Amino acid sequence: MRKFCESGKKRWDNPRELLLRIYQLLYSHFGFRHWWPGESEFEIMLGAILTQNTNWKNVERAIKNLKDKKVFSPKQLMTLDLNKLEELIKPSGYYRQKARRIKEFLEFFLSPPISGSIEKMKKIPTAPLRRMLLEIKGIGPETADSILLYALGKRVFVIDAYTRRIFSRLGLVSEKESYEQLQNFFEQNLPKSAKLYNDYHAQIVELGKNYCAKKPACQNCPLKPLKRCQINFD
DNA sequence: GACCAGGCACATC
DNA sequence: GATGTGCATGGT
Repeated sequence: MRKFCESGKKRWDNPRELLLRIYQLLYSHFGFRHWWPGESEFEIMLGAILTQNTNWKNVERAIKNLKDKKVFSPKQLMTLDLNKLEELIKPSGYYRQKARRIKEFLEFFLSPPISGSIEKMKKIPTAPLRRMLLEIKGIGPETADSILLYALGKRVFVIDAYTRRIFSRLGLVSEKESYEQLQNFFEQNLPKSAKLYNDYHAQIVELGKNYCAKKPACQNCPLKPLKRCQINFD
């Protein structure tokens, strides 16, 4: 299924080596990404819902609205009128769906066993916590994993549209692999480190935004040293 | 005006 | 299991 690449005379017949080489190239180009932008764990969790299929700038506007109105705490948001919440998060798009998703998440977050405590949430083992998050309507695998990794520091690799697009263009995975298959590919071939998973995904997003949109702008792509991969760098 | 953005749920076959 | 569709704002 997978083909591995050559870079100059170096043959990357080992996915572990190649994944690290890719990270190295991205890190040298973009620098450490310091993800996730957000002042608190709760803000990161909210941002994970708001950013679904949405430009981050628009998420920032929505978060700013909530902060300006001083309704940014979990309990304030829980009691906030649904229509009012919709109005405030409007800039992030899909505002009616997202307002409901935020309410659903808050109900989970404020109820036992978490009862609004980040510390209690962190103490729940990753696998059952992930299942709990996925039971919430509006939280799918990427949102759940973003919460686990970026808000709670759990060691899970986040897959998104850029990851699928970039690594299938690299010829490393098929375009249609399931979320879990892609996640396993990274988790089984990278050193088991939450910090690495954190920055690797952030690097992928940066690469995606700048070079690997649906119409790729590959001229100065930092992965160019891997040009003997199946990437089309034209 | 078209295309895109750090997805997800649901319907239908 | 795979494929299609609605959701919606703001930037390029």
